[in-house]
Amino acid sequence: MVLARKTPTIQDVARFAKVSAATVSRVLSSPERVSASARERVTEAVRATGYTINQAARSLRMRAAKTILIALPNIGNPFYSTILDAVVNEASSRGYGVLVANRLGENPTEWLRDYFFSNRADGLLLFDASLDTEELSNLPLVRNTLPLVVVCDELLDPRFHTVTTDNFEASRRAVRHLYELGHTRIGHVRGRLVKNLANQRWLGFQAEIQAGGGEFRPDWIFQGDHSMPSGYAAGQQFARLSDRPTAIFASNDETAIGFISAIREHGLDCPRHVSIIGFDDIAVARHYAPPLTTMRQPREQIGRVATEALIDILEGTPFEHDLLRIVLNSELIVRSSTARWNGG
Amino acid sequence: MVLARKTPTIQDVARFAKVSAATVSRVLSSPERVSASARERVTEAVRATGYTINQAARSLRMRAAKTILIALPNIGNPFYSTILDAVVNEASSRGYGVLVANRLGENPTEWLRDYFFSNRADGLLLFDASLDTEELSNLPLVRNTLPLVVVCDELLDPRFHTVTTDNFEASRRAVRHLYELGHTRIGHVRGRLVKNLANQRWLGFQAEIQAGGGEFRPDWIFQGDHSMPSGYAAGQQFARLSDRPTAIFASNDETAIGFISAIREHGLDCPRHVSIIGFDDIAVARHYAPPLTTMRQPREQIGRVATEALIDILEGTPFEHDLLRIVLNSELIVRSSTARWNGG
DNA sequence: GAAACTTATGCAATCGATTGCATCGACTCT
DNA sequence: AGAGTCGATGCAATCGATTGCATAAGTTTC
Repeated sequence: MVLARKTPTIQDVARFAKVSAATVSRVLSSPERVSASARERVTEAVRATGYTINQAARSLRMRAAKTILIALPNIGNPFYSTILDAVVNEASSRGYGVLVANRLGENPTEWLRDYFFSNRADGLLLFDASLDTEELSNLPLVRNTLPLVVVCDELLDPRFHTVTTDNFEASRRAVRHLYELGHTRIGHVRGRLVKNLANQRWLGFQAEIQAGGGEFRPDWIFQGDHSMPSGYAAGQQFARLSDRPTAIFASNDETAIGFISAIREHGLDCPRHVSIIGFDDIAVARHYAPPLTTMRQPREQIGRVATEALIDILEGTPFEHDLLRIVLNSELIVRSSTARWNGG
Repeated sequence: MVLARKTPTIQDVARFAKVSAATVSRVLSSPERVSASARERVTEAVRATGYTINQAARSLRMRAAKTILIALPNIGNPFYSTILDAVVNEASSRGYGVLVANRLGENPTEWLRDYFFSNRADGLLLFDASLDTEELSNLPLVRNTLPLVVVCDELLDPRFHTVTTDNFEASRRAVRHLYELGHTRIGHVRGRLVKNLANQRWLGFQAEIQAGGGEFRPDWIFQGDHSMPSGYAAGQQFARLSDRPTAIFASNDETAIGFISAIREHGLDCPRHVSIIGFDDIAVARHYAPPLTTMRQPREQIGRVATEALIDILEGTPFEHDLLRIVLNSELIVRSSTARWNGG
């Protein structure tokens, strides 16, 4: 029942090493400015006392929390969880902690403001661009050198740093893949268009349909929201159609999976009755039945690059960085959910 | 190009409201101790200045960061991401931030020690019990009133608070379900036994096999690690078996999915050639082909209850709480990956 | 051998919020 | 009217690390 002794402070270390707290601090942050003998004694003292820096004190003095905030629309989505993984790894390798915010509630701007000004986080990775950007950019902090990187979901607002993938081009590539397999009757399950990401995919779909000379049929466009249930609903609608497309470009894998599971209940098979291509290449995609053809997003890379960028911005000299605009490429992964169409 | 003005401090608010900083502080934490007129002026001043509390300063003074740390073995796993979701929601509704640690590296104990003593986090939700508990419990902080709750993965060490599900019983229930469908030849894909959670499921499997008078065959036990690829490997092994079981209890859904996708490549079908039951009920389970029969863990509840417990411990009087030992129940969800066995 | 310089280290102020103690005024009670 | 009580508020110390400035000791140069 020993009571935990008080955690040692820098003063304790100083006393132990018979130097001043200032010297200890210097040993820790810039060892080359301290004599070898003092350095040695301090190092030993740190070991002996089990000293760990008090981040709260450090944050207060330095006005930096060594923490970044990641705001996600939905952690539950496996797409984001892989990215989160990469972000956490990259951040912690650079000595940063990662605070998670999920589904910013009623008043997202207020919320973010609190996090920043309250000195809990130094920078923000924003994956949820369905925010009022006008309001956002009015925050005093968010001005020229904004510690904010918008990831994946691109804001149209040009004032923010962004890391995205080539949603538009990748979507065209997806549709082209269907053309290449002989499909001409192609449908689409959209995401919610308030998300620019979903909008880009939708525009890419339309552009390629037009370019390929395919048929554009409004009744072959299904509205989803990137969730499995919404894909399922779309699949049911599809099954009830009298005149069906032979291929579907689903705005993401979860939608594709929901879709396939729905049509299967209606006795329809993928890819025999309809080819389906998804987007993201989430982990289940290759183990689904059928294994999903999809546009793979470099998720690990997205997380890593965005985090690197944010920390660079945080640690670099203000105004040194121009507006960051990184676009990563997606890759077509052909599996078995799409197949050649032989005239039905 | 206006430079962001300095963020207002409690002193600024005090000056504005013509009171002392102490009074402002009191208005914010215990308004009833302040006169109505002062309270009003302060509230107005807060609004006018746009004041937000500086958490770093508060943490320093209060020795509490209003932050909890969640240590996961693998965020990428959708099972954990749902729990994380619940944890973040519950925590933020009680004013706590959530710091994420993933796959504690080389020296997990060191790592955790740093987080605690450094005052970055007040408490820990530990989902990864493959730690050296001996070492862990030697940390000065981790003594009687440990701000630590072990979740899901139960440590055998009885000194820690835990929130778990009934892995043993649920596994027996899963196997019983297979018996009820007429199966007598039942195999198992294990998780790594260093995890007590996996071990419990394995023990439950064995217990029920014994109780049900089924056949216990070592060659029907496959070693996995709760990942899809490991399930896939197990499935391949299964397919090569000359004398196969007619049903498999997979230690989690990801394993089950990998397994099914592998046997399908070998021309085997689930549930026609083999029934498979998983564990967890992750989101894809119901949309998989076939929809997965599984033991559903109350994931949202797990996350919420564990977080509640941890924060209660943090905010309650020390020593008030006895050792916490919460066990939640899993539920059998019957879908189509298991079917009646008609004598093969 | 003294001036000029360099290097190592300590002193003390600072970051912003909280809180025990002291003070002050208003009110009550005898 | 004087003593005692109570509520509201301010003063000032405190939490622990950092850093500009000052000082002391040691080194170089003419």
